[in-house]
Amino acid sequence: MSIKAIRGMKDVMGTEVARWRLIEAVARKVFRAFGFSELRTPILEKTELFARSIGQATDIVEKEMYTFRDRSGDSLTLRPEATASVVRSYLEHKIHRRPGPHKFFTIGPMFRHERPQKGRLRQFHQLDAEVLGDPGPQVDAELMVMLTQLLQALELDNVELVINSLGCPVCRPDYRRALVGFFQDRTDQLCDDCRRRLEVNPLRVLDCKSEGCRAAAADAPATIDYLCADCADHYQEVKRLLELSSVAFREDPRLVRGLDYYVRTTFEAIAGDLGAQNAVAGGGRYDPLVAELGGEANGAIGFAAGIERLSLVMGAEPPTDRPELFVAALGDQARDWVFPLVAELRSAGLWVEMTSQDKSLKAQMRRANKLAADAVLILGRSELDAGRAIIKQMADGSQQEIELSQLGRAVRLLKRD
RNA sequence: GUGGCUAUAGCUCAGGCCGGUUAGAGCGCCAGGUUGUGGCCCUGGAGGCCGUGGGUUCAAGUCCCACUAGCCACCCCA
Repeated sequence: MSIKAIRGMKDVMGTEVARWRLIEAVARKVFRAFGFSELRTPILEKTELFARSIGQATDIVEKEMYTFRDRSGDSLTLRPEATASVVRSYLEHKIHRRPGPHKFFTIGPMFRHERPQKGRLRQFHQLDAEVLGDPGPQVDAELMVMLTQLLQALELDNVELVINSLGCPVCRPDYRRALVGFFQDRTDQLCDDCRRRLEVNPLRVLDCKSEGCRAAAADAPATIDYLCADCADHYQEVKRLLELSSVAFREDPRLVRGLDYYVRTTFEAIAGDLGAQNAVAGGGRYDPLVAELGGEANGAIGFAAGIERLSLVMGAEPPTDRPELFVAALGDQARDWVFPLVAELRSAGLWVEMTSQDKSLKAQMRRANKLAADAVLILGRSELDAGRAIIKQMADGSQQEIELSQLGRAVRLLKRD
């Protein structure tokens, strides 16, 4: 084997595909109930879109994007996340001119050039939901209710919804000043990275995992204590609605997000048994992004959930499928007799299996058993001569003889559903 | 990008420290044990460039180096 899949990119196959399909089916059902419509955007976008939206100083843009020049010299990037594309599409098609709010979901691959590990791949897949055109707190709550329902339907136990408010352009500068002031008195306790972060993005110091930084941050000022009146009201209302809907959540004043465009409500769903990459879903409000990309800032919020990570921790099991019928034909004559019948049954929607080689009946029975077929149709020399075939129920081993002329009708009854 | 561990049959893994005939097991696969009947059991069989490349040695799956990939952690995030 010389050519292999490239690093961090995996073939999804077998039972894993069944799990993905279940996740997607459940997600579509939940999204539908909340009025989200599907949007499929291209995987490639102009690099500028992500540079402007995600934030020039973020790790994603600085070192994780798959960026290259195409044949006409344009700088293109494989999307590292979905939000920017959804907003781009929303503005490009002037959807904001239509009555809103507008609710979209999209499902597909994202690309980030990171070092792979558990729950982290270079091509990974997300379920993404976005609401555009509504600045109010009710959507925030609705979105989290939706996420909660999704996680429940997939039977993720040991997940926790964590929420916070990051403030807005009005109050965040005050908070930022307070935070920098606080840490400046204890830079000796911070790790090297955090000393750098203090300059670039002081909020990130809060979720550093190193021991010293955690200790130093223990009494750090919290964003929620510095919220302006509008942000505080917004946050209170979100929490009130969550409580009204009995959605369990934990407030974490340290929850900050890695992308620059977030304001006010932010949230993450944390899975207990996922190791270091423990966020199965994350999102928040990003009102300023729409304006940044040239539209009117009239409210935007969304979240993304990682399909690979959901699959790792969900309790729900996909149903296993199996053939309704296995055809054991013995000899060329019998095979030719059933061949058109098999095609006809398949056209009626039954899953019918049949071996292509001339194998012993025993071998064919073993195969039927392996496939967990409901029934086996046995047809050989003596059945053809007698004008009757045998149908054996695999569950209890019972057999019955059926007139060849009645076979099609009899076998059709095997169809499930 | 950094560090640690790992790479042997389709799968899960022994063998490695202490180099030496034909590299093993379980599961899976194929066949037989019924003349035309699955699961359990028994017997037999197929299947390995021991990740790739280089080095040490009379001799390398085993020791050394590099590379690649995987896992775990850092980082980052879904």
